[in-house]
Amino acid sequence: MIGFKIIKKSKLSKARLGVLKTPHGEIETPAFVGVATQATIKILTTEEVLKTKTQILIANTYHLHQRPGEHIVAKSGGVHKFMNWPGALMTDSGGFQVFSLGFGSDHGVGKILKEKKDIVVKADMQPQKMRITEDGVHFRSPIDGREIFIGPKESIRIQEKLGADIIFAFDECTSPVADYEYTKRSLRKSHRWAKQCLEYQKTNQALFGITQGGKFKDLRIESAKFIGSLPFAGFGIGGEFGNDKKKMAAMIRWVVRELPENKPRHLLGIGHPEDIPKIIKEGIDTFDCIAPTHYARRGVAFTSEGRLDMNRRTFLQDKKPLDNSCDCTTCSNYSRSYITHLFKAKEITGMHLLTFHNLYFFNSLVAGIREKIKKGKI
RNA sequence: GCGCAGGUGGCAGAGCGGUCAAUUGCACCAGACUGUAAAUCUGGCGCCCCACGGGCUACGAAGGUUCGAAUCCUUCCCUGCGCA
Repeated sequence: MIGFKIIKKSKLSKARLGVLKTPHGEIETPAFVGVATQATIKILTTEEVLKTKTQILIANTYHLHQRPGEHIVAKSGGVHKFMNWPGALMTDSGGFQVFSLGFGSDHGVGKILKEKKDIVVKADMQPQKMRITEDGVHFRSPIDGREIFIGPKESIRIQEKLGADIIFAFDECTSPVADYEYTKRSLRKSHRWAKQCLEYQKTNQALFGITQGGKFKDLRIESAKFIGSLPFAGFGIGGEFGNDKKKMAAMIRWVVRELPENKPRHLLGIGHPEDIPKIIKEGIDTFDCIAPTHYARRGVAFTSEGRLDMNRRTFLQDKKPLDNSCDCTTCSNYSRSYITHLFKAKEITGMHLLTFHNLYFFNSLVAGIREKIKKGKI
């Protein structure tokens, strides 16, 4: 089980400083959660990940169920031992894949809409590659095409075998192009599944419920009230955030207000650098985002100057580190020129150096915010 | 010196009488990526302009044939291979 202690509440915002105690160590919150979907931070060894100031990782139920299978992981003694990660771990429930492999893939959209789409997901519609029923989701494996059914029970069973410290209830992340009726029906289903997850769970892992409701205020509030009233160890805030990122903070506010004060809140899948201060000010304790790792493989460095695309030829002439104000091993030892050369030459070391830096940068950014909360500046 | 093959946009390499400012790949430029099926995707890429249209200069060089040529002919220059 976990314990959560709030050390300080900001007087300027909803931000709070806390300690999340897990069987694998204490996490200072607010904290960034590194995304290790396939039980790896792509390109880094776990020993390296530890050096990026990463405190906690999130792996994925759907992916690990499909490959290598949770029994393989269980035979190694759980994900921690399997991947040699001594720190805290979460597993996502597979609920996001209902969206990302479903309507998200069908319509080419993410959980924040970037451009206007004509498509609308209406009640009773089904994604092309899966079937969502009242009991769960029939996925079609992108690896070998076989059908994989995951419902609340299956998700919990898998997550129990994986053995992370914190697990999530199975839900459906709805699409930003879903209409009110679809989102409402989906919400009710996710709520029912949430209760079932609580009933099915046998281990003493910390089970977090996930609130949904999309961009609709009444649904967001309804979901937060309902999920918040259940005996979860903590809460995830899931779902889509419409087409205007500026409204994200307000949407989080609708939800956080309804959640129990003394339990941890995890914002699922959000956290570009510009979002981080905003979500923390809304009372988010932990959050995960693929940005630092995903963008690193595209050659993008996150720095105090903003994003730098290391594929750009001009950086070949630049002998400065990625970020002058960063003391990670990448910035201490390597130049922009060298990293750009590595990307030009398609040498994986470039991705390695960027992945390391980006994670370190995100963790440092959050550490800086913790410091500001401590000093009463945020 | 003779014979054969060939010279196309930054590079590689299509095209072989009109639909070609010229397929495609690389490079280059710009953009995207937020609970990771993705080390990916999208757009641009001769010059100029009152730019979902128009003008100019282009396929080694110079001539020629033709209504019309990167595409056919002649000469020249250059490259590779073979023979001397």
